[in-house]
Formats: sequence, structure tokens, C-alpha cells
Amino acid sequence: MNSTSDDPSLDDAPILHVDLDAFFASVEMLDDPSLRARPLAVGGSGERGVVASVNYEARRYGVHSGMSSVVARRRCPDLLIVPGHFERYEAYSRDFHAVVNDLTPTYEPLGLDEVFADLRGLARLKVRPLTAARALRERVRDELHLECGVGLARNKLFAKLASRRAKPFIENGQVREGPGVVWVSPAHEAAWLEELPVRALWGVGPATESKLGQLGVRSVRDLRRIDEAALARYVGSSMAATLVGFSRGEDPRGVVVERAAKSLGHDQTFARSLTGADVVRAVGHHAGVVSRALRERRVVARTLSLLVRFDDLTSVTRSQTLSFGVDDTAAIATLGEALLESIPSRGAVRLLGLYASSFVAREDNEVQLRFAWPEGDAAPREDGRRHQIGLEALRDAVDEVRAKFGVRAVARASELGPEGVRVDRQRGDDPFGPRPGDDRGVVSGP
DNA sequence: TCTGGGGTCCTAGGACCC
DNA sequence: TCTGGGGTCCTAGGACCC
Repeated sequence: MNSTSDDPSLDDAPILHVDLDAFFASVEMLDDPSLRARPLAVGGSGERGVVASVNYEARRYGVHSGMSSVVARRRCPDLLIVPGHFERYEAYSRDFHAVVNDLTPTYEPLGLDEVFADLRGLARLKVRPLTAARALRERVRDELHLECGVGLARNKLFAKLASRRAKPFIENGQVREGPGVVWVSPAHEAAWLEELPVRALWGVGPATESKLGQLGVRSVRDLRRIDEAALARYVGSSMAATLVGFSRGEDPRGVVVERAAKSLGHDQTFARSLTGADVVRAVGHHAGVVSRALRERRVVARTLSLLVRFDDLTSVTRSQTLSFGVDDTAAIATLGEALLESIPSRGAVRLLGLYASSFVAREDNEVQLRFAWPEGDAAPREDGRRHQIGLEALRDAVDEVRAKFGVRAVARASELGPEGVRVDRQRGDDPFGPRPGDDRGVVSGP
């Protein structure tokens, strides 16, 4: 199916996809060679844990990433599940990107362990795609001591399918070596797609697969026969157009080199669900994580979102966009708490997430704040002064949240007395709490 | 199989402006 | 005063990726 005998031209194989094999698990085995011979997974080992990465020894037992740890251990009782060391993975990822960058600067990372690259810029260097792909694999192996699969094709769709085919695979419970590098020649594209289940296409998950099933669409061949308008009624017009394109082997997505982050956040599923004041404390902890990440990136966020997943697995989100950006822990914690207050409780909290978006460069935010500076007053110079303006505006924002959602109509478990009567939390040091003669924010409720 | 934590994108409705 | 269309921003939820 793939041709490895002659090296295609850049026109026939401009897009390369590299995917590191069992990345997290492989790094753990490099850091501790005694783990090599045994089935290993990286992830949470508790009741609510999920395995994020699995070595090939464990895959022989049918364990794969994304699987709950309970199920994984059922399939493989000898499975060793170790916690992740993400700084290590990030360090390896940086080295990986550096190796790709030596091949071409036109590359696009996906997560820590995958990269798309556009090789067209190498035309003048007379680089041949297969030669480049093999050299890339060699360098990843020699310098990082990691294995990877490389795919080459006309577009991202086929390059990704190809790299998957390049990797080791399990056959009859045994690990088989893959070819390492696979090129999908344009002449063979149709054959590649023909038998492929729709689930193998990028963007088709369980929900879309099920919707397509209702239309009788299971394979890419089925997809080609279906009317796009009919498809759109089930999966939306955007997804319909994408899928129809894929079914014809068309993928307009380019390699995007500098993809600026649009949001960041932190969420955590608790080993034991939280109630009452513990939830508020968790918001404070998340605020610390998020604000540090914002400062590290030298941006401030105008939008904050809070996600709460209850024990019944229902999720609720609340978000608030400010006219200015924030990056300090206290401000984010206060806003997060206001958002939390606005969510009607449905019992114990299983997962809490806090996310920041609508980034503004820190310097630009300062300019914005100066605009808001009262007439005739001096422009803020030192940080403390600037901070105060933020607090004033922030207080308004918190009031806005409370006004919008009618906070008094809802009480957290922590604020309920034994009879379910709301007890006001005493927070004399809270700069955002009610002030004397100030009843803003209390617009509804019993 | 009742499921993590980092993200991205899409959809649909409402508010607001021209 | 009522009406419509288009554009943009915000919000909530959902699906998907690694």
C-alpha cells in the first residue's frame, strides 16, 4: 500500500506527521530502566483514575490510554500504574521539537508528543521526504532514546493515518514492529479511505459516530454516498463540510506554525467529592495555579470560567468577562468564588475547573487601566497603585455576577445551618464583601 | 468502561449596535 | 413606533483532540 522503494517528490508528500510511541510511559522507562520489562501505565491509580499512556507490554493485555484504571487493572492484574512527571515530559517534548525544528521551522505541535510539518520549504535544499523522515526517526532514537512513527502524505488527513500505520501494533497478543515510516502515495489514497470506519477520521468521536450510525453511515465509503445537507442536519454544517471533504480525501487544513494559546486552566477530579467550605478552598487553590500560569505567560485574562461537575456527573459552567484583564491570585479567587456562588448546588462536587481566556498582553492591560484612571489623578506608576484600580473594577465585576444570578436565592452547603437555613459567612477581611450602606449585588432572593 | 487534565472548536441564543 | 438584516460580543453547553 505504501511505497518505500522510491522516494516521492515534495509535491506528492509535502506533509509529515510524527508521533512518539507511548510517550509518557517511554519517558518513565528511560528514567527507571527497571520498569522496562513490565506492563506499565502512567495515570491515576485510584477509583477515579484514568491511564494517560500505556507501554506496549501493557497493550498486549488490551490496556490502552483513556481507559479507567479500574478496568485497566482488571485486564492486566500485573499492571504498574505510576503518577505522571509532566516536567520531564515537557523537557523531552522541547528536545523533540528542537529535532523537528532542525528539519524545518514550519511545524505545528499537537500536544507534547505529536508534530505536523510542512516540508515544502525544503525544495531548494533538494530534500526528499522519505530520506528526511528516516533521518528524523534516527535522530529521535539516537538523541532522545525514544521511538516514533512517521507518516508522509499530501495532507494532514493522510499523514496522520500513515503515522499510525507506521507504529508497532499488537497481533495475537504479541507486539509487532511497524514499518516506522509510511508514505501514502496519491494513487493509493482512495484505497486507504475505502474500508476506514468513520470513527478513524479526525473529529469523529463517540457522539458523532452514533449520529452517523443513525444515517446508516459507518465507513468512509458510506459517507461518500450521503448528501451533505442531510448530513448537516445531524452533525451541523461545519462538521458536515469537513466530513464530506475527508471522504473525498480532501483536507484543507494547513500547518499552522505559531498558534497562540487562547485559554488556560486547571481542573481536578477529587478522589473523594468535596462539599461546603472545601469547595471554596479548592477554588482558591485553582486560582493560584491559573494566576501563576497567566503570569508565566505574561498575559492577563478578561474572561474567567468555572466548571463544576457534581456526583451525578452533570456539569455546570459559569463565566464572566471583564472590561480589563486579571492575573493576580486574590482577584481570580474572588471572581471564582462569586461564580461558584451563582451555581445551584446539586450535591457533592466531583470535579472543579477554573479557566482563563480572552488574553490581553500585560502591557496593554496597563494602558487600559490608565484610561480608566480618574481625571486629574496621576497615572499609576508602581504596582500597588495599579492593583487598587483593578480591585475597584473587580468589586464591580463581582457585584455584577451576584446581580446577574441572584446570589441570595442560592446557598452553598457550607452556608447552610443544620436546618438548611443560610448562615452568612463572616469575612471581615473581604475587600469585596458587602460594605456598609452598599447593597449592590443583592437584587433578588427570599 | 461509567472516564483525567491539558486544550480547541462549534452551536445557539441573547444583547447591542448600525 | 414597529420592523428587519447584519455584525460582534458574551454565555452555556457539548464534542473532540492528545
